[in-house]
Amino acid sequence: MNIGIASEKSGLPSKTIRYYEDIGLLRPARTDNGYRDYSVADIHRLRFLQRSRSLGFSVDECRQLLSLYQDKDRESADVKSIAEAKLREIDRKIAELVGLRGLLHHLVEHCHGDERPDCPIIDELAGEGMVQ
Amino acid sequence: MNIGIASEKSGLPSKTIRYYEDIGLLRPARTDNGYRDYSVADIHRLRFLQRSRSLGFSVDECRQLLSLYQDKDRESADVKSIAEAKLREIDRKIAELVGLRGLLHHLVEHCHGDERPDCPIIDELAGEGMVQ
DNA sequence: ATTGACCTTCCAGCAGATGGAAGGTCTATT
DNA sequence: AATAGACCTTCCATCTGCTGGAAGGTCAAT
Repeated sequence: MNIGIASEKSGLPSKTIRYYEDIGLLRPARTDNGYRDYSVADIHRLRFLQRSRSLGFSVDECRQLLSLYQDKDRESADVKSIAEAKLREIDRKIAELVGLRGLLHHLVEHCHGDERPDCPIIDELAGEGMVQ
Repeated sequence: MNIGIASEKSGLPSKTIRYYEDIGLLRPARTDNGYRDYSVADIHRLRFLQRSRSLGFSVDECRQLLSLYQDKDRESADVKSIAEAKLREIDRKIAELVGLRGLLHHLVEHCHGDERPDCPIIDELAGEGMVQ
């Protein structure tokens, strides 16, 4: 599968896919003419990368997540503990997004105009815990 | 409130806070000695920025979100439509995180070792829709 | 065999920070 | 009053994560 198709299927620009290869995230096969040749498994990895990058994980975190995804020896304790840390991080991100959603929704639906600076619901949501 | 305290309360490094000022996201007061002086409202903005950046929104998107948060004229149709677009984007991000969470959870809890390449649940989750 | 849409590598530049140097300020202790 | 240490300031260099463009090879169709 050529890089253009891989790009379409993964949602990542070709440039970015090549870059990910440069930094060692992915190692596609090559055809005789030198073109990169992506397998279906490669596409899964690319989609996986696309998703985790767009959700605010750094490239290095994505490398970890990807290795969890690919690791044959997922039994080992340290791999599990990395995975569990990532799960907690994902849970935190989900909670933050839900909070942000609530804030924005509230802004659109219920608050308008000058009441904003004093609106207790917004204060709470913006704070997400206590600011002093 | 000095920048060090603002950094603690917002979860953003001082360097980043100054950078956000450079690019015009924030305009704190200054005390007589030239030190930046952050109000409680500034801290809310910084936390807001910290959250939205960490969730994969670009600085420009954060600028939009922040202006929604601050906009006194939230009644206007175009502001509402921006906000609604952002809401849809947040919903999409939540769905992706939930999917990613399910994938990772499944990997840790149920899959181990060689079955991975053929596990249909993982295939489905990694695909999130169809890969041809 | 030429056109156009692909692909390749390489190198430059932008976005979003991040680190360090050089120096001023504040508070406390000597 | 002076010295120390922890703050703060600006400025400039560097890093990450792409992104664009040039220069050139490949492929399928006309």
